[in-house]
Amino acid sequence: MRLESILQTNSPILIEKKLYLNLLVTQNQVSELFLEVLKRYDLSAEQYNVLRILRGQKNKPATMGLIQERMIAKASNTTRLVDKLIAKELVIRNKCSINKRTMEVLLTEKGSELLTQIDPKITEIEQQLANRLTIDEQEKLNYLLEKYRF
Amino acid sequence: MRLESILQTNSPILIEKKLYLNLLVTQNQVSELFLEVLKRYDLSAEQYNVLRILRGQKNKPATMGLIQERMIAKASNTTRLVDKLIAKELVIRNKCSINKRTMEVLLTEKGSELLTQIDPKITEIEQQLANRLTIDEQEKLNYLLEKYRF
DNA sequence: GCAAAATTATTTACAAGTAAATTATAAAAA
DNA sequence: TTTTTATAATTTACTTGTAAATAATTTTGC
Repeated sequence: MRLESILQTNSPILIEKKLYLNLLVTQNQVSELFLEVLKRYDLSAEQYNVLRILRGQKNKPATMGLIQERMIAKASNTTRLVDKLIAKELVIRNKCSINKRTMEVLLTEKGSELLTQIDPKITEIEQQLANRLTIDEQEKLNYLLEKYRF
Repeated sequence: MRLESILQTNSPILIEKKLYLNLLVTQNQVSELFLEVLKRYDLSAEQYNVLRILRGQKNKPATMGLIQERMIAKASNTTRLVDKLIAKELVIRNKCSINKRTMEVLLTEKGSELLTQIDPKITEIEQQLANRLTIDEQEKLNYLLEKYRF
């Protein structure tokens, strides 16, 4: 849908304003597709994000600080987030014996299996979305997004 | 910053995945710039959004439903949102006499003046961002975003 | 006209974002 | 060594997003 119809306005929108609004609208709309999948597994986007960060660690424990730092969106209340993942037995958390200020957070087998289950569904959506563009357009969009945010 | 450095990974990311991640990262990063401005006026992004919707109504009252429908991001708790704007005397809300189920929400003079104050600062950021791209690129990015979200 | 269904908004409950205060531990300075 | 400072995580308080339940009012079908 064009931006003007979404915002339901007749007045034309300046191209500079349109850029940001389009970014916002697109991100929101596309995120919903992913959330639909995650909801079926009772995960929030951020919980899923944390699980993927832990998988990226390949059995190396992650501290709370590392998790916070790697979260894409603004850092949430990481302790609370991890608490919920522990309650679901998807991760474990232990005090680090070398530096007792830090924690060691690790993906459990159950967490790893859950990710394996979700992966293909996420990939499918990513591909469906990407397929709306040609390869050239995909590369151009990535380039322009990076340039736009600087 | 390139995506790989932001996510702090060495493994290359598939272009389809990159599209969505870039969208997410860019939207988050750029939103912060706007939030910085709004915070100075003690407004959240959604509160600002509601005020702009009301301004777009040009003194025609808006129902709660209309506000909800026009909000860019997913609809928040509109009643609570409007309550807060009323507390700040930026809008008023009255029961509609024709259809008593609906409400008539209107921007106050104070609300209108606040928007007038904020406008140039928002426009400035929009322009700074847009200026990172050529006109052609701006149009292309708008086009690609619309095409990507379908 | 009246009961049932639909619409509009509010309320409630919980999840998550955000920032500041607090606690525990480690590192640095005196 | 002792004190001070810095770091890591947690806790707390508040705001906002989200969905479901509830209440008020209007519309529809009989």
